[in-house]
Amino acid sequence: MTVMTRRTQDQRSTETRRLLLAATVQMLMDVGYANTSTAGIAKRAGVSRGAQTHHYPSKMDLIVAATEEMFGNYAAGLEALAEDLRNGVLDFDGFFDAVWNEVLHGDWFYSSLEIIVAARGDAGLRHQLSPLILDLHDRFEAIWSKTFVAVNPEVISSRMALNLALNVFRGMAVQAVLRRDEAYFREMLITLKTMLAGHVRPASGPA
Amino acid sequence: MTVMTRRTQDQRSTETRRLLLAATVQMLMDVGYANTSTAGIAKRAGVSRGAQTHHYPSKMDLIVAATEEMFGNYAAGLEALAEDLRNGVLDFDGFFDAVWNEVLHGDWFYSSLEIIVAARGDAGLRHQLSPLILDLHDRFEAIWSKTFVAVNPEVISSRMALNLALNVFRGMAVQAVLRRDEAYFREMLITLKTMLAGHVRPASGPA
DNA sequence: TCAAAAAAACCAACCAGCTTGTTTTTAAAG
DNA sequence: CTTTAAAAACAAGCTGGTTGGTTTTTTTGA
Repeated sequence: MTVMTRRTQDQRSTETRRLLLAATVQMLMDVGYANTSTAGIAKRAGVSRGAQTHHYPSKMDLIVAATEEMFGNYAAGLEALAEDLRNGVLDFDGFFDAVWNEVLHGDWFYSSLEIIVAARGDAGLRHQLSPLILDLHDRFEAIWSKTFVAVNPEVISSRMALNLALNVFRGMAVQAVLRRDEAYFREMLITLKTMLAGHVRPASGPA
Repeated sequence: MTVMTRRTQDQRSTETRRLLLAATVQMLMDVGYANTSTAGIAKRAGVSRGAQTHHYPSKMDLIVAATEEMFGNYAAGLEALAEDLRNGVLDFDGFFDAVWNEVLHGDWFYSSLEIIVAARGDAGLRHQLSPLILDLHDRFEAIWSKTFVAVNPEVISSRMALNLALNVFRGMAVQAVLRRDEAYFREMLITLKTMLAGHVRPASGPA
């Protein structure tokens, strides 16, 4: 029985929005930006097109809101892994293995890649997304800085080590679209970890 | 006077195809895959829509052909820079600066990014592009292996150093879409060069 | 050599389907 | 009874692909 008994307006709105944003992220992940339509999102969310336009009048509103939520999840996911590392649940290698696994198999990375690439050709979208990306990046840095310390900050700072890792993961994920070569990615990951190990180490205890 | 006097069929075809492929790459670069239409390409190429469909019946034919040409230019560009390095025209730093400059400001990288991302949501395109990417990658490896030698191949092979650099550049370029921070990219580039310098060095003379 | 026939390149209009966004109605909550 | 949420029908525009016809080049054969 799925008969909804007297939800408040706020409950109705919140639930509908949640369904729409989840459907947006999933659709970006599954079929890409080019094949993501507002009608398709509404259908996948199990919501009428009218309800969708009521909450998110334009497609851009939908994309921006979905990105906001997605980035929140993205940061939360990384923080969870970082906490595992700090607690000793994961070791240095295990941490980066887990991050790579999330990038490759989670919804977040490719959904955001679709949006970023779409933003390249859409000035309006780009201006709305820029602050979101900067904010996400700040959160990444905050998480990283309490999880790792630089071995020799004069040569390579902790911040640059983070960005090196992020950029390698980005590059690998893009490459993985057309190159399904498990062995190569495993070796690449080892290479990255080797490089990083020379420049950062886990911050042992709490600061 | 632009009156064309009796070109052979082959000349006509070749020129029309050239115009269409150049317009395709430019359009992908300028407005992105989402805003690239076959009609738009024909218009930008100064060619009738009929001529376009004659030479490239489907949009995918156009994209695949453009990708093929683009990758050829991509490899040729890298080879030119590598040769400069081998000849001493560029030094280690200058080579990577030049590569990064090409990635960020040339037509190639972002056009191919658009296509790769589009291919993620289009199985047909993906299967046509996979071999092209693998071939490009082989050419990269061939160029790299006659230009650099690994300092300590047991730890990090020359091939992995290449891929590390490629992945970092890819990641940086994606990031650059929404983050225009010249200082950050300069520092990132220095970090990358520092990392690489510890593991590969230019192959001095010819092998 | 040179017209006629064939082939290739090119052009313009059309079509069916899908896009986003708007407008009109209906239902539910306050 | 007023306001908000949800639903449905509508409208204008663009997409890729197809089709019928024209021009240019190449081939044929007398």
